[in-house]
Amino acid sequence: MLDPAAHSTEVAQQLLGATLHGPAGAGRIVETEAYGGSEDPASHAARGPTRRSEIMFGPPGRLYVYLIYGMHHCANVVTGPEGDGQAVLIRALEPVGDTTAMESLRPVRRRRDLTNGPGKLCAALGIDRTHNDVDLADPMSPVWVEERPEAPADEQIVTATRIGLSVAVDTPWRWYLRDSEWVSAR
DNA sequence: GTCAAGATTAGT
DNA sequence: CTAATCTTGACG
Repeated sequence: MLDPAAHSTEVAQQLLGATLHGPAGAGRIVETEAYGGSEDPASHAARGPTRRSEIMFGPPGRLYVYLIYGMHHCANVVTGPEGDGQAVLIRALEPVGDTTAMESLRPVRRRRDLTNGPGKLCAALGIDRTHNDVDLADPMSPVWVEERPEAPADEQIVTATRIGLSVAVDTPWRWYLRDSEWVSAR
């Protein structure tokens, strides 16, 4: 069962198979990355709370959204004990249900480009910084996480290094579902 | 105040 | 491989 108060490395794996709901649609989580607090140099929380990262230091189970490269939003689940600064980045989704709204919000050539990346999935689901700090456990929230009906088999879960970093490049804190067509990178 | 870098993406 | 685009956080 999903326990946001657990360490981000555990929650990252618990989130695989869960469904992320946003204003414009929903998708099954197929790829995640864990970020730690002060012990993780790649984390926004590495140097203590700042105006951007303060949400990471708040209660677990809330949404942390940030803008990267001036144009893409990334969605994270705050995890761990309050004050620690951990979070899990949602990197890829398999679309669930009607994708009409998602596709009109973010037109793509290939269908797989709709949600196979952290910036892409936010654009498709309509998630941005206005959703910062929402309670992900509440189905009434504009953005929330529906717990998975059952855990994926162990052999379906692949452990890998995180993407796009310039530090801590060897830390194997990325997880994805082996058979998913929607994973952002192998 | 100034400035380099960034948990990305689409296009050449 | 590179441009796009702008916020953040470090430094002074």
